[in-house]
Amino acid sequence: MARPARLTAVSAQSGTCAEPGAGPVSVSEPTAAPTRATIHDVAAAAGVSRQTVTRAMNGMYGISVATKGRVLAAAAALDYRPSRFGRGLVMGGEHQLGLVVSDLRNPYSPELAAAVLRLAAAKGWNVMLADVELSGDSDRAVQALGAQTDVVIGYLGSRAAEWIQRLGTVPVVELDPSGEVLRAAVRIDPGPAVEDLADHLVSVGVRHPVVVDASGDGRPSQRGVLMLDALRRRGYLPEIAVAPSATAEHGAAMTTRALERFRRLDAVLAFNDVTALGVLAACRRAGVDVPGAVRVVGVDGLSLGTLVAPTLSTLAVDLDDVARQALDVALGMLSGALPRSGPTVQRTVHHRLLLRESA
Amino acid sequence: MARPARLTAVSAQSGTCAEPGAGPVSVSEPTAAPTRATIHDVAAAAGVSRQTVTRAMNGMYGISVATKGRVLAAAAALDYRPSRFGRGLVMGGEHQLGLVVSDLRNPYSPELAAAVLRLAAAKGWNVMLADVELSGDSDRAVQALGAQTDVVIGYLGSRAAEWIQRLGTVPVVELDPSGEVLRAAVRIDPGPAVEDLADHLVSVGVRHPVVVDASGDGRPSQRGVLMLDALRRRGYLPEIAVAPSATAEHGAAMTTRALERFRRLDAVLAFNDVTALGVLAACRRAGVDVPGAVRVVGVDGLSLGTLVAPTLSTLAVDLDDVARQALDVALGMLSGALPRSGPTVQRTVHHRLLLRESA
DNA sequence: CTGAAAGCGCTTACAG
DNA sequence: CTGAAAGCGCTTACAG
Repeated sequence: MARPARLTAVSAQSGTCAEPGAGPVSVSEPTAAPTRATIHDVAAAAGVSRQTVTRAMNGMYGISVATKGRVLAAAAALDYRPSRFGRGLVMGGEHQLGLVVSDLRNPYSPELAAAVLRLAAAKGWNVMLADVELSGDSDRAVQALGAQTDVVIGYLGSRAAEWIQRLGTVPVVELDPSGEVLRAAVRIDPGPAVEDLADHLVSVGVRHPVVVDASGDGRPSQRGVLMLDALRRRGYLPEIAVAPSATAEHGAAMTTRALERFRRLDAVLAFNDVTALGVLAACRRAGVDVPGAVRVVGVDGLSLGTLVAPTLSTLAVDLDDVARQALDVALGMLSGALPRSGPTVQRTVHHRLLLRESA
Repeated sequence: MARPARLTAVSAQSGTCAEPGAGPVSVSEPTAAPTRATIHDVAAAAGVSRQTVTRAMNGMYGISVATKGRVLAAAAALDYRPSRFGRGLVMGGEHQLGLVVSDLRNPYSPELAAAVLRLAAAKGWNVMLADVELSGDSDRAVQALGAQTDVVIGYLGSRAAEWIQRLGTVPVVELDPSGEVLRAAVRIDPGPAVEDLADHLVSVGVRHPVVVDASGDGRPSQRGVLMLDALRRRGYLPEIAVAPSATAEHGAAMTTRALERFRRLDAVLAFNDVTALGVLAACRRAGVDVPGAVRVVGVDGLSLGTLVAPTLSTLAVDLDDVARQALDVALGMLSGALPRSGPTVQRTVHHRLLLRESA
C-alpha cells in the first residue's frame, strides 16, 4: 500500500531516485510544515495513488465515496493546495494578460483598467496589474509581469525601451507611446478634437482663452502646444500657464492666479479632466460662474466629469475602443495573425469633443 | 547532434516514447505554427542541448558568444517564449495574490486596489484582479482567480459562500463581509464614526438632518439605520430617503426632492461619497450654499472628495489599513502562522470622521 | 473503482 | 564551454 515518498526538502540531495517497490518508507509527520504538501503527500497519507487524489480533488467520477472522503480528509489535514504550475503544465492555460498602468490613484487608470478587464473577461482572459508608480521597485514589477503573463499592454512612458527589454519575450502593445515605438502600439491622438474645440470656442464667442497646461519640466506639453496652435490659427492670443503636475490642486492654483492676472479670461482649456476639476473649484471659490463667465474644458472624458456641477466638457477618449484595439493587436500577435516582429503594428484612437455643461 | 524530437501535437498519440538514440528525426518545418515552440524545438533548431538554450535565454554565463547568438537567433525565429508553468514548476513562485472587487468604475474599488497593490508590491507579490461586476461571467472569473493565485482577498458580498467554494483551496480573506463569515475577514465598521458625526452635527447647531440612503430593496441600509439611530438618540427627528442605488445621479435626485419637501433641512448624511457628490451638485443647482445653509457628509473618504468645492466631509476608511490587515491575515494563513481552518480570524477597521469643508 | 506509466516544459546540479 | 540525467507537481490515457 505504501509507496515511495518523495524526499523532503531537508534531505533532498542528489538522492537516488526511489524506484517502485523500493521498500517501506517513513511517512514522517513533520512537526512544522517545512514545505507545501504535494499530491504525492496526500496520496501517501490517504494510502492511494496520485491519480486517485486527482480524481477526488477535481470531482471526477470513477471513485468510491469512501475513497473520496478519505482523500479529501487527508488533503484538508495536510492543507493541500494543488500547484498551479503542475496543473498548468499539463492542462495549458494561455490566458493571462498583463496590464501596466502608471498610477491607479489617477482616475484615468481605473477607467482604462475597467475597459481592459471587461473585454478580457469576455474573452476568458485574466488580467494581472502592474502599477509602476505604486510599486516601489517598478523594474521588478514590470519584469514579474512579463514572467507571469502571456501578453502585456499598457503605459510604458519614457522607460518603454528598458521595460520592453525586461518584459522578456511576451508580446507587448504600448498605449499612447511617448517616444519612438519599439513594438506594437495604440496611439491616442487629440489633434482633431482640439480643432473641434477651438471651432466651438469661436462659435460661442470666446475672446480670451487660457491654457492651463501641465508638464514636469515647466515647458508646454505636446498637448498644450496643440491647443495653443489651434487657438492662434483662429486669431486668438492665448495665454498659457504650465503646472508642475496634472493635479486638481495645481489646476486650481493656476486658475486662481490666472483669474487675477487676466481679467478678461473667458475660457480655460485644461491639460486633463483632473486638472479641470481644480479649475472648476477655483472658479467656484472666486465666485466666477461656469459656463456663464468662463468656459472650462478638460481632456480624457472621465466619468468623474459627470459627478460635478456644472458637468465637465472634455475631449473624451473612448477607452473601450482603446482596450479593444490593444487586445486585438495583442491577441493577433499571439496567434501569429499579426507580425510579431519587424514592422510594428500601430492603431490610432482619436479624442472627440464631448460637450457637457461647463463649455 | 540531432536528438529525439518531441511529437508534434498532430501526430501525438499513444506514441512509443522515443528513447535516447532512437534514430534520425524529421525536424519538420511546420508551415503554420501548430503549437507553441518549446525549449526542445529551439534546442533542435540550434543544434544544442536544452540546458544550453536555458543558458542563452536567461543570460547565464558559461556559454560562448557564438553559441548564444545561434540559440537566440533560433529562439527568435521560432518565436520561442518560455512556459511560465515549466519555469514555475522548478523555480517556484508563490507570489500571486488575487483581488476581488465589485466594480472598478466605482471610485472606491481603485482606491482599495491601489492600497493592496502598493503593499503587495512592497512584499514582492503580484496581483491579479477579478471584477465580478465587469466580468460577464463572474462565477468563471472567481474560479479562474482561485486557480491562478496563491491567496485571495476581496469583496464577496452576498455570494460569499458560493464563491469561496469556487475559489477552491486557496486561503481567502473576505473584506467587509455582508453575511456570516465563512473564512477570515476584515470588517469595516462605521459605528463609532457615525456617533462622532452625530455629535458634530449637534455641536454646530444642525436642527433638521436628512439621511440620503441607498439600498437595492428600498428599505434603509444597515448604515442608514445606524445614522438614524445615532441622530434619534440625540433628540433629532431625522427624515430618510432611500435611493435605489448609490450613484451621484440618485443622490442628486433625492436631494432635489428633499430640498423641496423639507424646507428646513440643514444637513444631509449621504450613503457614501459618490452619493454625496450628487448631493453637492443638487445643492449647487438649487442655489443652496454648502456648508452655509446645508451641511453635507459622505462615507468612504475617497480622494474624490478633495477634488470638488466645497471639499467633502466624510466618514473615511483607512484603506491602507484595510489592505495591511487583509494581507497580514492572508499571508499568515499561508505561512501557517494563523489557523487555516476552524475558528475564523477576524480583524476590524473603523471609519473615522474626516471634516473637510462641506460640514 | 483503482493504479503503473508517460509526459507536460523547464532548471538544477553534476560530469566532462 | 557543453551535455546526460533527474526531477519539479500535476493529469491523461491505458490497464486491470
